Amino acid sequence: MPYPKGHKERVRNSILESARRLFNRRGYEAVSIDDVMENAGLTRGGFYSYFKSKGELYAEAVAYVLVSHPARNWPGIDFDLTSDPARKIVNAYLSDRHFDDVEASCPLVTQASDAARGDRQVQDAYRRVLEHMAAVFMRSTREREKRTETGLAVAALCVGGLALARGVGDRNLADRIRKASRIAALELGNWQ
Amino acid sequence: MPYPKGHKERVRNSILESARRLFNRRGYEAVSIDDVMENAGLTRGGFYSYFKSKGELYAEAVAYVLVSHPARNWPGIDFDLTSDPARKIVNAYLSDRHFDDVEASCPLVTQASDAARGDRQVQDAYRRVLEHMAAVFMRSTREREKRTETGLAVAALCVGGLALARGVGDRNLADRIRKASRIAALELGNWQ
DNA sequence: TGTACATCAGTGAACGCGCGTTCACTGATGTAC
DNA sequence: TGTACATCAGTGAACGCGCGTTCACTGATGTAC
Repeated sequence: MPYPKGHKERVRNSILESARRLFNRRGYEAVSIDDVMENAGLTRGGFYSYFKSKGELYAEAVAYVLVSHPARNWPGIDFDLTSDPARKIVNAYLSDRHFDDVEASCPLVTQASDAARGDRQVQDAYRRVLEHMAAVFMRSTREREKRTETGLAVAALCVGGLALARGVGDRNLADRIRKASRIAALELGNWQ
Repeated sequence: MPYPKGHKERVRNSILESARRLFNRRGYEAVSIDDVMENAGLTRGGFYSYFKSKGELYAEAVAYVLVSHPARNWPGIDFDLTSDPARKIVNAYLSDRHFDDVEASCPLVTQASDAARGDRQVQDAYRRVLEHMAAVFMRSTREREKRTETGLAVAALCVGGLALARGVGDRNLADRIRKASRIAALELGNWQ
């Protein structure tokens, strides 16, 4: 065992973190394995002793947000979530900070189109991230029989609002989209 | 003038239609100019007498949904929109038909990630499509001072709902997302 | 009405380049003595 | 404590391939006579 225990896992995680950021910024097709490895401080040849293919790396990178920074999955949320979590997450999700920090963004926004075109592996990862997010909203919904509905709709509103804001290329309109989405999301969940 | 008048414009439109469908299905990077031209019944060499670059084609293809099928921009809406347009559009947008027909899909969903990463040209096109959609919702909102807010939030909910549904790769969950988004959108606009 | 011709839409080979993936090799490391 | 060695993480050249773009050419067309 010529290398310290845990070495392989640490390097693997640094590749995933590098991939997560690059895929967020440029999307699946525009990121090369060279880019990912160089960004992680390695060279391309080593890649295939960590992952079977680029597709497998992509799926793991999408889900990596769930295991990498549990306390700050989204920029702006590194504070206490024990009280009022839904309201705080809606606000943070549609905040300036999350809007601007694309590399650290929630993959539900940045990878929406690529996930829709992806294989089972990516879509499973994508679904797990959504379920994680929607579950918070569901738990914060008072009316029992509307929990699933509200959780999914609020998630759709947050993801759609940020996606549209990032796409229109007009800061003023982007801010109005985010503000409108935030207000509507809090209204839907009764979290004003 | 060795070719019939209007010939160039007809061919140009057929290239745009071909591009629109391919970009919807595979995204910007995964579609080649060869693919677009072959799909339009031409060969690659001719491309540059119609468009300056792949980027320009992409921007025009995103906006092309506004000029190509004015009466049926989205699958499911080839019916009368003079009464109750907002409710009909929300229902059609989140319908099975729109969910399944990715090639004819609204580009706000399929191109969300690529538009966010695109240049000014694409983002302008993306913004124009959004404004077109949001305007319908705004006009259908009774309370004057909430028009902009409601229009943008409902658009975000429709786009986000369909994007998430397409990404999770689980038909059952996808249907629940669309249903929850539809109900919430109609509630937000008071169009039940 | 019929033909010769100028036009230009469309062709397809070619360019330099970067991709995903493979593989024989190197050299830093922990372990055995 | 010090050294020889087996291991295996990481290297970088090489593979076949398809990309966006350019360009000299072809041949179908409307027009002039």
